Order: sequence, then C-alpha cells, then structure tokens
Amino acid sequence: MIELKILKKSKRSAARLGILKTPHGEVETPALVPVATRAVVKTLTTDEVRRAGYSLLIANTFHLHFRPGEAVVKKAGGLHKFMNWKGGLMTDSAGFQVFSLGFGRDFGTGKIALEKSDRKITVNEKPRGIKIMEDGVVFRSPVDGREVFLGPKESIKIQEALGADIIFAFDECTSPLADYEYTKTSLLKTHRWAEICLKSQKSRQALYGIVQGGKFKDLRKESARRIAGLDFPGFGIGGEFGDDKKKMVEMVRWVVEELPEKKPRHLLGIGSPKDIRPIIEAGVDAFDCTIPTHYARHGTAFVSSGKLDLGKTRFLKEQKALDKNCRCEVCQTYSRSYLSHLIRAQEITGLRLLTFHNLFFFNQLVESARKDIKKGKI
RNA sequence: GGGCAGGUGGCAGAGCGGUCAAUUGCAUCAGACUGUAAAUCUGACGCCCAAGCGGCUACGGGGGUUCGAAUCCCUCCCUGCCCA
Repeated sequence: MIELKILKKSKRSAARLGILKTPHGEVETPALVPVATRAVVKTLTTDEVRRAGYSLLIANTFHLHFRPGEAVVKKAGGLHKFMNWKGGLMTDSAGFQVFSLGFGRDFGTGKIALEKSDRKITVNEKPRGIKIMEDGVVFRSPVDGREVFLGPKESIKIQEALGADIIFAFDECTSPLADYEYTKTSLLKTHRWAEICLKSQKSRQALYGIVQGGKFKDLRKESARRIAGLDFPGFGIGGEFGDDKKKMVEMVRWVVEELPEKKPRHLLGIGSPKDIRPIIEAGVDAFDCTIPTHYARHGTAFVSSGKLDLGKTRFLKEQKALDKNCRCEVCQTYSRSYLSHLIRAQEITGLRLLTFHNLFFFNQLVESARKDIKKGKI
C-alpha cells in the first residue's frame, strides 16, 4: 500500500509538501509523473528517466491490454520488472480512452477546450468510435481493430495483472463540450463504476477513486464527496478543465476542499509549465502530463523563456544551450544548432535528447515549487 | 559525326489538345498538441490583389497549327545513354 506523509502545509495556499511512500520507494510531492503509456517513457531508458529526476511513472491499462497483453507482463514478473523500473508505478484505468477515442476524437477536443464552442454534447448523444454502456465500454483495438469490452471489473483485473503500485478506478472522462445533463448522467455511471472497482479488487495495490463532474461546481463537489466517502486510499481528479487556466484551478479547488487531507490527490493529465504552480497551490500532490515527452517528439524544447521549436531553421545558427540555466546533460553538452539539426534531420537521438531535457526541465520547475513551499513562499 | 531518350514550378517527378497556375513527394513557411490515436496532425506555398469560379506571367528559346497548346508541327539550344 501507500502512505502520504505530509511534511508541511502552506499557510498561503492549499499547497503541501510531502513524501508519498510506495512499495517501490518514496516520492517527493508535489510530483510530476511522466507518462509511460506502453511501459516506456517514449525514447528513454528507465535509467535516463531516473536521471531526469523522477521516481514515479504512470503506464496505461488500455494500451498494455492490447499490446503486449497483461498476461505477458504478468509472466515477465509484473510491470516493474518487465520495464526495468525500480521506482513507483501507476496505471491509468483506460477511462481516459473512453473520452479520447470517443467524443475527444469525434470533435477533436482535449481535456481543455481551447476555443469556446457552442457545440454541446447532450445526454443521449453517443460517440462514434466507441460504445458506452451501463457496465462498461466497447472499444476497437488500436492494434488489430477487433472489438473489446472493458468495464470497471475488467480494468481492475488487468491492472492487478500489470501490478503497478497505484491503480485507478475506471471512469468516464467527460468532454469540455458535455452539457450539464450529460455530465450528471455520466457521473452516476462513474460513481457506480467506482464502487464496482472497489468491490472487485483483490490485490493490495492502492486504488485511487476518480472525481469527475466537468465544469459544474455542484457536480464536482458532489462527485468529490461521493468518491471521498468510499474507501479509497487516494484520489484522482479527472475530466475536463473548462476553457481557461483560472477556471481549471478553481475547479481543482472545489474538489480538493471536499477531499480528506491525509490522502494523496492526483490531478490527471495536467501539467504544462504554466499549470504547475497554480495546481500545486490548489493542493494537488501529484499530476501526470504528456506535454514534456510529447512535445519533445514534435521538436519542441521547453525553456525558462517559453518553448523553442527546434524545427525552425533559425536555431541552426545558435551555438548556445537550450537554456543557459538548465543543469541537464543535454544543456551541458549540446548546442541549439546541433539539436535543431537532429530534429530537422529526423534523427531519433534528437527526440531522445529533447525528451530528456524537457523532463529534466519540468522536474526543475516542480522542485523549485517544492522548495518554495518549504520556504513558505507558496 | 550517327541513333535513341529527354528538357515541367526550389528539387524530384506526373500530366501528353480544353475542366492546368498544373497530381504527388521532398524542401520551405505558419499553426496545433494537457490521465499519448501522436518521432503526429493541419494549413500555405508563381506574381499581383478591391481576395474573386479575379488579373498577369508561366511547362528550355523562337516560330507555327488550332476557337483553344505543357500537350501537335518546324527550328534552334541544352542534357543523358548507345554506336562511330
């Protein structure tokens, strides 16, 4: 099991400094959790991920179920051994794919609505790519196209076979376009699924319940109270987060206020550099995000001044490091010019170096936030 | 010197009488990306512009046939391969 030891609570905000103890080591919180969807932080070895400053990763149940299949992972001795990761591990429940491959794909939206849209998803509306049913969801395998049913029971069973330290309840992550009725109805399902997850769990893994409720305050509050009322050792805060940053933080606050203080809170899928401080101030202990790794593979390096698109020809002329204040191996070793060349030439090492830098850079941001909690600045 | 094959937008390479300012790929430029569908995707890409089924200049140069030519004919220039 896990335990969150709270070292310090901020007087200025809901932020707290802590240590999350897992069966595979301790994690300083607040913590960013790199995403290892298919049992790998894309392009890096686990040793490199560790060197970038991380001790907790999140893998994905949906993707690992289809390839290689949880039986393969189990036979290999579990996810830790399979991927050679000695730190803490989480697995996402596949709930996000209900959204991502459903309405998310239909409307091209993510968890945050980047443009205000009048399009609303109403209560009886159905996504095209998947079928959402009372006790689960029918998907098509991204590997071979065959139809597969996944629900709370199936998700827990798979996650038990995978063997991460922390697992998540199977939920429906609603779209920013979902209206009140849709969200409310979906919430009933997510709550019912949460209970099924708890009941069907046989392992001693830490099962986090997930709070949903979209952008609606009463639904978020209700969801937080319902989920907090169940016997979960930790909580995920999921779903969509409105259409601007202020709203997002406000929504996290609504939820955090309803959650028990002693248990860890994990914000699912949020973590752009600009989000990091605000969500920590809102009381989040951990959060995972694909941004550092994903953007790296699209040629973007994050630096103190913002982000650099190394694919642009102008960087070929710059001999300096990505970020002069970054202490990472990449910034100590390579120039923007060289990295730009690698990215432009589509050399895979370029993707590796940017991934490493971005992860290291993000960790520096989180680390400085932790220091500021300690100093009483946050 | 003879024979054959070619010369198309920054490059490669389609088109072979009208719907061609010209398929496609690359390059270039711009944009997107938050529990990974993602080493991905979108858009622009001759010039002008009051932006439109708009004007202008364009498929090696010149000339011709035709209502109409990148596409057919003549000629010149150039390139590759083969034979002397």
